[in-house]
Amino acid sequence: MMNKNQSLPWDHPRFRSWIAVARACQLMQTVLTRELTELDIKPPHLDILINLYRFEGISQQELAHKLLVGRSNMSMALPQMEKRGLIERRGDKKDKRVLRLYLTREGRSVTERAMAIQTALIERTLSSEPLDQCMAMAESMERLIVTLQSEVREDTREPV
Amino acid sequence: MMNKNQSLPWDHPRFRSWIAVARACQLMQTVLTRELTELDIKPPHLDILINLYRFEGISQQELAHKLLVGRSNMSMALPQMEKRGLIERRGDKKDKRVLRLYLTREGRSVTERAMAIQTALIERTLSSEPLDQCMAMAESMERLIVTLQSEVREDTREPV
DNA sequence: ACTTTATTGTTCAGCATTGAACATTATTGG
DNA sequence: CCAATAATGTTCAATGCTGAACAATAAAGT
Repeated sequence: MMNKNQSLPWDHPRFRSWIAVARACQLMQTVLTRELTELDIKPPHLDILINLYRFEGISQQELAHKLLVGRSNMSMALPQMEKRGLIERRGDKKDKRVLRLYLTREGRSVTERAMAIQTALIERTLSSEPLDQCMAMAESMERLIVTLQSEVREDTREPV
Repeated sequence: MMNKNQSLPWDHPRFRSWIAVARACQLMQTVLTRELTELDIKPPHLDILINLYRFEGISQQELAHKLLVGRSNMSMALPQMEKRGLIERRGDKKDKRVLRLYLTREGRSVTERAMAIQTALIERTLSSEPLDQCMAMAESMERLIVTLQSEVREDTREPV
């Protein structure tokens, strides 16, 4: 049995840091969920909308990859959003397998309001952290993302 | 309609930082899930086990609160873990409503191995970040957690 | 040309999580 | 002491996500 006075995870600074990061994410998600209820969308939908806003005409596969979710997830979520009139799916002209995704006018409007809510929430709750600290954190996280993505690819051998 | 060349969320440093944090969390979760398969547990179970390891005799309610999940979640998950022989639930002697939670010998062993896996993963992927940067990040996140928790409480008026 | 392999999206069963309604037990206020 | 209120845990229907199996289409190998 592990010696309790030695090598407990929460004595490791990086472990403690990461636990804090994870909890903060969870809470942020909770609060964001509440603030988005007035637009009747949830964080996963917002993630989709933001990516369609940035990358118009993206395919379902590419979108799933950006969101780090499975293709089946998109196959379930996107038809709902299409029925709500937020997005549109049109078949690619050259490749009949792929569906390309576009925001409707309504979807664009909802996206902009939702992004405003999310931005306000983040600015509000992170405003007490100095900007350079935020930037340093962003850089750390981006390096971490690269590291982790290479690990994920190792196992799954999926294309990026 | 929002002016595209002004106030796009991803031009805000804090927004970009936070998006990176969220993506990193998601990826870390994915990788951790894979590395825990050899112990046949998933991250939510590990969260539970770690808290029982630290806070022996905690009640279901208190555990749910620490994990930021609903009580019903615990009511579903804990009986499974009890059947697997990882934990034990005993009624409190003074208050017949509450169930207090304990690790079994097996559960303690699994927890220690799982914590070793998680710690190794975090140390490995964060090792390139300087320690003081990690500490600074932890402090930022802990402040953020406090801020967000107060927002959550405002709405729900749940006890802490 | 045509067979094989790969890619894209869909469907489905399984699991996790949630919130609301509920039963049981404690506490509070008269 | 008794009624009203609160707290704890359970159940259930609804939702979201996953991985595997599948159909349609495209690309590669022969």
